[in-house]
Amino acid sequence: MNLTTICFKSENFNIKDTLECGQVFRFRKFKDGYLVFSQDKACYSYTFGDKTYIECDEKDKDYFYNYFDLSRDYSKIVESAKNQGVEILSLSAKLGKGIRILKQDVTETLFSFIISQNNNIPRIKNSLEKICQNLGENKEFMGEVYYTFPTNQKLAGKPLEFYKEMGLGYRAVYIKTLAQDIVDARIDLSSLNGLSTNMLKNALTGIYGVGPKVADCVSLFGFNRTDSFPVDTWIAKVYEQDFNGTLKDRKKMADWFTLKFGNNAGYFQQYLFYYKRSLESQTSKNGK
DNA sequence: TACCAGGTTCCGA
DNA sequence: TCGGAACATGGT
Repeated sequence: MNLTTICFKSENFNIKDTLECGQVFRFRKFKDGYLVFSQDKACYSYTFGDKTYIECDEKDKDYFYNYFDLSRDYSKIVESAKNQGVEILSLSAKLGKGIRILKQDVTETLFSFIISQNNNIPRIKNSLEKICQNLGENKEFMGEVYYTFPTNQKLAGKPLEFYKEMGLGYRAVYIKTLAQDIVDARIDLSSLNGLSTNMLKNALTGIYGVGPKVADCVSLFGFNRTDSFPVDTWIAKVYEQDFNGTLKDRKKMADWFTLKFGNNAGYFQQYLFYYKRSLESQTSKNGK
């Protein structure tokens, strides 16, 4: 393996914020930063001073350049967030200015966010890691063992019981069904690329176990549709407490935010989500 | 020990 | 079409 390094200004690319803001689950702390896994690939990334570095195999350089969305100017997005006249959004953008919306693999994103429903992030990470350990390919990167994301064939080959053993609970049947449907060509994710965002979300919610929230996440993190605005429990709190919203239906909240923020909705959503969760963990540490 | 977590499905009215 | 229970289980 020939290692190569990508070096990028850290002003709008902080690796901790980008990974720990809840958009991705396959990474772990390593040395001064993180090992990040996507499909069958791995990289090591760390932020030091005014630079963020990505070390990876030379042949994966373009992949991770795209994965971290490095061709986009995030300073404009952050500025726009600060200039909306909404205090919490301004504060959120200040905290999350180092976040980049990752361009993740569609299949991996779909499986991940089906598992995420009514679940907590540490457990989502554990379940995915266990599935990769059991069904993925064993590889090595920088002396560390890791497992690739399994193929659809591998996923479809396991019985329902296996997924329950992975700790998926009632979500096991969704995962089992999806894997089987992909292998049997009843679902073709690659055919969805050309659809409008609304059509895409319609198609995604047609999948068993995928509702509006998961469809929004897959649309945003997998298809890079930044006019998507996933509304979960945290964002619903933000809507009620900080935007003084009156709508009760989360799908309507999502539409309201998308109408308000347009193609920046997805970025702003991520800033808000990260900020609200950080605030909560801060207050719980203080014994409140 | 309860309550909660990046929700969705299913069922009855 | 709509409200609400049921769903599994680890984290805190």
